[in-house]
Amino acid sequence: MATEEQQFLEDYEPKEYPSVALTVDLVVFAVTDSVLHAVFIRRGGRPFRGALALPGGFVKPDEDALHAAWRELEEETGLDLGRHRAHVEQLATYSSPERDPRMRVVSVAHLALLATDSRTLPGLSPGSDASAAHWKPVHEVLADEELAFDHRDILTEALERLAGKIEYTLTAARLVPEEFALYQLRHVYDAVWNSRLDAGNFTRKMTGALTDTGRKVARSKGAPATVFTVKDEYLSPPLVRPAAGAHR
Amino acid sequence: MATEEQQFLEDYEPKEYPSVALTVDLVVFAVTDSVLHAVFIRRGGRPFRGALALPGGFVKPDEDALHAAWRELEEETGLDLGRHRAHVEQLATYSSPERDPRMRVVSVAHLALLATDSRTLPGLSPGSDASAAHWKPVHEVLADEELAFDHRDILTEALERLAGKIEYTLTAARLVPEEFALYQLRHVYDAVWNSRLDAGNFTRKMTGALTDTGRKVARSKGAPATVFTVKDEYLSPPLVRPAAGAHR
DNA sequence: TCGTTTATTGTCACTCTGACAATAAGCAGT
DNA sequence: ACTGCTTATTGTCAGAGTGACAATAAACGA
Repeated sequence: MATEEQQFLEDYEPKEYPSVALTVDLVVFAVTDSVLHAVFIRRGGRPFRGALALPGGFVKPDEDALHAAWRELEEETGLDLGRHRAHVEQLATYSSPERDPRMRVVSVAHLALLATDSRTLPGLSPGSDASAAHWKPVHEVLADEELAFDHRDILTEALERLAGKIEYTLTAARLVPEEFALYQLRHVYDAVWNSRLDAGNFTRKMTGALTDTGRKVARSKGAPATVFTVKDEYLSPPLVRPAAGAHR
Repeated sequence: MATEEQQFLEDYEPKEYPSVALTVDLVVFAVTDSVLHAVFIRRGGRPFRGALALPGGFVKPDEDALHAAWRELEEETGLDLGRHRAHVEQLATYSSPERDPRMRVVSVAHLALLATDSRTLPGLSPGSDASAAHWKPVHEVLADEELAFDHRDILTEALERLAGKIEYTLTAARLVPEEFALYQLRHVYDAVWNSRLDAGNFTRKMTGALTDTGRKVARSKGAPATVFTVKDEYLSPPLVRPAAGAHR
């Protein structure tokens, strides 16, 4: 039967079917000093000249969307992924026929999370494909900037997805080194939720899902913090995002 | 500038780019007698002749994926959507180059929820496009049947998405008439989670997000149940899915 | 050594939870 | 009409989890 099936496939002639160009778009997040940043590219050409856009590119014939997302992440940001902790997952697919005025382009949006030491953003190589990839604070961009195509929708959805997902998973730890102190993780939550969580309660609720390495790390001021490692993938019970305006 | 932009678009010549065929696949869920069902089509042609497949079809040049999903839902199941309460949302996009052995096909999977009276499944018109669309219990199919292409992955992801989403939203009410009794909603949770929730606790936790219509409806046996309507979109606090094996 | 800063632990009143009991309200058969 | 059965809804209760905040411990710099 296998040979019969092979014969069928060799004889198969694709019929008429509508075809589209397939791209990936990337929302690349990283956190410094409790502020959530994302990678943007200032558009040089039309349409949307001068507006900010998300990095992205075409999916090649022999790769799937996730693979294309990793490749574009490396090409457009110039990041050495052998050295950087990174996480990429699919967000959603944008397929409105009018989303690119030039032609029919369907884009699979992805969420990428880069680990930082909480102080410096991963360096974006200037010699890369992208004319001018750079980090910008997400909340400021959403408030002030014009974004090309439907990239504002994509960015908003990415932020909401991340904000929701860290409630019941340890995805926030993807934005922090493999070994980290609780204040680093808490700053990620504060950056994403735009909140100011109570340190004591955060410790109580988070430690159950973490492994204590036994080591401590000193900050410039104050008591040294314990170094942890992720133990569980899920948070149970979940952490709930405080309502809009944090208290103090 | 608008005219200049128009001129640019008129002169624009699409360059070389890889192109793919874009389809939608549908996971159509409905609940009867506390059992979760989905629509399947028995494949007549190759490849995967004889296996079960999910309904779906090509996205046309002038529509987006969500529109195509609604259209295919109507065409392949023969459902009159003017009469049926239905909800459709995007699930994820499957783009492995080998997922269809005939050619490069990228599919945007969708989750569709059809409301039922908890006793009968929506009728699938036999005169429709699909050779033999029919309802099958989801858990049985996952246990016993061969599924074409990557449709097992899609079905699994759809189930997990639904199971997770009803924890913190009232999405379960999409599988039930606009006005419903609590036992109907509870049966949806039982069907999706494969659980047997306590009726008293379910009432306590759910009523806060519902509106009491003041009316009651009698079942064949037992006390009449209050008729409710959905008030909130989100459940707070969320309902948590009991661990694997339910108690009784 | 003192004052400042920060991590971690403790406290407390309050809420929410699951398990299960009690009550109320229908139906079917006698 | 009464009995028994079934189901919806409300109640009970001990235990777990919560936010706000206080107390303790452990650095660092002057």
